[in-house]
Amino acid sequence: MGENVKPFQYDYWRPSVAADNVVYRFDGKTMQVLLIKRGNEPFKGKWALPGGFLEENETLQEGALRELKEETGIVPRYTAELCTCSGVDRDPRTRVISAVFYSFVRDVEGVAGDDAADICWFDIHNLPELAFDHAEVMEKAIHRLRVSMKYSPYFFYLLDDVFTLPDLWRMWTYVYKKKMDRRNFQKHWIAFGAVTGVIEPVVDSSKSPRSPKFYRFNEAAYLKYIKSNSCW
Amino acid sequence: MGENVKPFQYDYWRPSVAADNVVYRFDGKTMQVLLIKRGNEPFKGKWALPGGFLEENETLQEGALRELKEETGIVPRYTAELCTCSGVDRDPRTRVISAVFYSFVRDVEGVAGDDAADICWFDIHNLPELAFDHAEVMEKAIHRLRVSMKYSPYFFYLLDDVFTLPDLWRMWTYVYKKKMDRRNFQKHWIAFGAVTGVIEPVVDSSKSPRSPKFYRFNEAAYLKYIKSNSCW
DNA sequence: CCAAAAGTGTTGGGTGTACACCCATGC
DNA sequence: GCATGGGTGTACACCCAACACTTTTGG
Repeated sequence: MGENVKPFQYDYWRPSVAADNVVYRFDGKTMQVLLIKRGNEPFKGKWALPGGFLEENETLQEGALRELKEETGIVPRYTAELCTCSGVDRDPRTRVISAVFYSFVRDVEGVAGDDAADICWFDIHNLPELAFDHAEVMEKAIHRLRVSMKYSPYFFYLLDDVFTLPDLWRMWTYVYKKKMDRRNFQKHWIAFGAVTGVIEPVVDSSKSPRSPKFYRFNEAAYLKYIKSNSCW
Repeated sequence: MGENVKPFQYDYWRPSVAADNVVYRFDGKTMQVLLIKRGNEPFKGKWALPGGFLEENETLQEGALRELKEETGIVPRYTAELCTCSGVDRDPRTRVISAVFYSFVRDVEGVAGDDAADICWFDIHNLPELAFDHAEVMEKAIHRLRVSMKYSPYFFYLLDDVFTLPDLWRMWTYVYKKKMDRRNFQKHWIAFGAVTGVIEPVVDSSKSPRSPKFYRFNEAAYLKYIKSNSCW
């Protein structure tokens, strides 16, 4: 035990540090989160949030996104901090601290790689049993998603650049599990778009008089808007 | 170098992990944050957020509060996560990841202890030069304070159990650096109190017809309220 | 005695909410 | 043809913002 000297030696105790990802995708109808089937112990075969151990030359967010790319090939459009996990028994191997980030993507599937045996997009309202304390994390993540959508327009990163207000409406009603009034919803976002320029009507695009109108996400106006109003 | 074997050995690289605190206090007129003067290198003699390295048997929040108590003797009334710091060069000694928490106290001074050479409460709008990346953290912390006050009534933990609406008003105008209309402000919080029961008028307490009325913070009603409305 | 601070009403505008109705599409 | 989904109008209620005046307190 004392003989084989290990390569990393320190004067004081240090925990392992990991970074995990909650990646959201909206397929036009349901909101989904990306999970990987673990290829290694512990929890081999169980579903878990993609992530892994921090490396020496990267920040936590960089580490989270590197692991995400290695395990699934996915590079998100928007990423922010969610929380940390530091329960003393959360990993059976050794003490692991984890920083969790949440991200938005669109139009991606991903491919299982690295120590992910498989990957799958799960409906946020119908998740499988999860490894580690990830069930707890997902509760926080969905709560944060709801708060975040309410107070900051980051969720436009979940939609195509050109989308319809019914698309947006379906996303909201799905996340909040509550049908809000379509008319009021549209009034709200049309007014929001008119004031901020974050969403602009696409000039024509009209096929028939009653088909949904298209709007375009204006990222420049968005960045300007969140500069003075951002929550996260 | 290879001879003196260090006590903690690992197969993979690990960073140091620390936990820091942003502690807010409201003295009835100004909002303040607690800083310590560092007694040791690095940044010896510079002001910094209280905090220190994580120990083996505690969560990040427990570690932050333990360090806070050791360095200042203070035990907060409310604590929540703020952010993580993981820049690769943020500590000149070695790679250090830090989790930052923010807390509310009232009616405390604190006493310098452990490796704090001195402690002092600084006006949030007039901070000294800070060690590490703590200036950046304080920017996030003040932004979070503003958002948090707007959306969640945690800030009652900054006030005495019995307080007046002018007290509350001074706190808000100070934090937002903006004099809001007193009448509207009072109406808002009286209505809030009537609906939620989080603040209740103290029955009499009237000395003269025009002296400020007292209100009491009802923690039970508060806990019930945030259960369905909390942001953080 | 005067300045600063605290109590009190009212009104107009904007935003959210709750409806009802029409039209187009697709099974 | 009927159900579903999308566009539009209106009326009401509530919240918020913008105001002025008086009284009390304290230096």
